[in-house]
Amino acid sequence: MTNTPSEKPLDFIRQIVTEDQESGKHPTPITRFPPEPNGFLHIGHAKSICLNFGIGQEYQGTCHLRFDDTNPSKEEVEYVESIKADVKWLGFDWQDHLYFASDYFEQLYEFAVELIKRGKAYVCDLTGDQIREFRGTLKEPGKNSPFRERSVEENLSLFGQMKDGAFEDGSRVLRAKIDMASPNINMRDPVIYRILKTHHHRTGDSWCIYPMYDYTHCLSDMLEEITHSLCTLEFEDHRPLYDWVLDTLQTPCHPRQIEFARLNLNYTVMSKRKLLQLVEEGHVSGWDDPRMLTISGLRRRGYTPASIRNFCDQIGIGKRESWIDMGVLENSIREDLNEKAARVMGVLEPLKVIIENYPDDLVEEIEAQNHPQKPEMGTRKLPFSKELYIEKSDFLEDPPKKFFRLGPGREVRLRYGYYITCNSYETDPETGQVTLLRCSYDPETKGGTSPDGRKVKGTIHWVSAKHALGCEVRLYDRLFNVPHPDADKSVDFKDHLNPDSSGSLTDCKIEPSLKNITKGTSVQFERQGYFCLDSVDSKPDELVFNRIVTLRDSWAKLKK
RNA sequence: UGGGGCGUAGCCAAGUGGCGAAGGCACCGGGUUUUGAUCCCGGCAUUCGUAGGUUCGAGUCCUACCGCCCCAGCCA
Repeated sequence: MTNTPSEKPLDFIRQIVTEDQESGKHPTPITRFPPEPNGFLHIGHAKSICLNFGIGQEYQGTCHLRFDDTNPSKEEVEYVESIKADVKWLGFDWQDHLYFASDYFEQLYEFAVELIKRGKAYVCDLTGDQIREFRGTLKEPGKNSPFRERSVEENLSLFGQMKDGAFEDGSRVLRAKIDMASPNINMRDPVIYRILKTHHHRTGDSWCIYPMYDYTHCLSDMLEEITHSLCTLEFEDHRPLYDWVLDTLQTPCHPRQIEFARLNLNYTVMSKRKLLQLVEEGHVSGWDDPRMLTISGLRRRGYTPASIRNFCDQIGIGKRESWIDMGVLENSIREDLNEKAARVMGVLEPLKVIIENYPDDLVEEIEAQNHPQKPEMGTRKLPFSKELYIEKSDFLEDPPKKFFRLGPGREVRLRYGYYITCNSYETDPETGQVTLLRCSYDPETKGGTSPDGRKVKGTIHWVSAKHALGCEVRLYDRLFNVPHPDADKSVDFKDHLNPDSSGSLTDCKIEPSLKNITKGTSVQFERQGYFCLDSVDSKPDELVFNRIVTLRDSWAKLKK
């Protein structure tokens, strides 16, 4: 890796990886992304995926995808598939390095036998409650289990019987024999195997004892010859145990665990448990609800893999618990789509305009650029006729001076079209809503420029009424209305759900060129924002768009 | 004195004792513009949780204090 001063500085993990590569300790680093298949991946996982797979790529190493599937009571194949799909979609490739901790069950069992033989593990008959009592508290040491001094032979026999299904769930466990007085609670003879007569999604019913995380993870890393085992801060206290297992077993290699801070985003919740709750209780339509910050939700909303990768790149890796502003995520998709998305005309809340002096049956074709800054993206034709739709918000009966759009007597440019002037308007007598604008156009201004060089301040978007396609547009807002929905443990985070996080406009009018747009395609509705054709609910003749994010709007700010 | 971490701008985040405390987001000005978008230019920490100390020199080293986070699952 080269790193000139102008480049982004390396985060502390990459500094370590760089040193290890340069010193020859680990010429080709191997990392791993180790999800438990008990839920969908979210933006927080993306941070870890980008870190682990990113290092694999940058250092010509590899990154494994390993499912940490040691708790069959919570895990399902469906999750395995969705996780694989999400990692791929994000743009990463584990090649042939797809692993499951459950593939190591046999070896893990042998290692446990080895531990027993070395006098470093024992079968404990204490109940769960007793184990907790004996563990002591944060400030007081624990007490030794009465079963701690069982003989190797007895332990071997008992553990074998555990494996063979001789005992009931919860009746016995295998514990590492470390130190019940350790100030680190993880070292107070942690349970490493428990009896769980549960069907496993991969191993079926061949096992009724399952290894615990702390015991499994380090050994899995070791078996795969992982060089740098990256995890989040809450595992910092577990590192002594990680190291103890490998040291005690005198394994041929010993990966280095390094901890970094997990991602926190404001106005949302990140824990799988809470996301699951939102899904199960119907607060959202599913894991892929476009408001969810799951990978599948973001994908459906219209976020691109590149935008998520750039986001993860921007926020950095460190050990401080930090809260990233939602605006940073939004900015990442604006940035990406500004480059890639074609510009089109879409009217969200239509207001009919009649061009009084335009020939009744004339239809002109007007050429429009697909991207003003990228001529290589080509042009398209827009039909123009006597009756148009413009945005309701682009007309004010009594506009302030700084309002550059339509008002009685005001002239405005229709993007790529003509200058029009508002002559009169009609309102609904009951609601007072403006229902129709009568305008005249200047035939000399076709394309949007006037021969006399006169300036118009505003340019607005429009569609031809009889050519426009109808569609539905779904508008989304942040799911919660406070920055830290789960900060106060005494309040249910769901009390902070934003009741207006989702809305729908069903009478939108879009230009006819969108007729054959395919699902998942994103476009910019000029002056509005970026929109993605919904991959689930959209049908060829009932188009449904998701608003990904609005454009920046300095006028909206000015209004305040 | 249970243990383990972390404190640099509104939000992230570089900085690894030597002359100006990167960069991004946000924000505020100005310019270009047929999207009030994009783009461009400029502004934005006499100070690094606080107080002492070491040093010719400290955000970087030492000491004390303050604040925040994590740990008592047969979850990961």
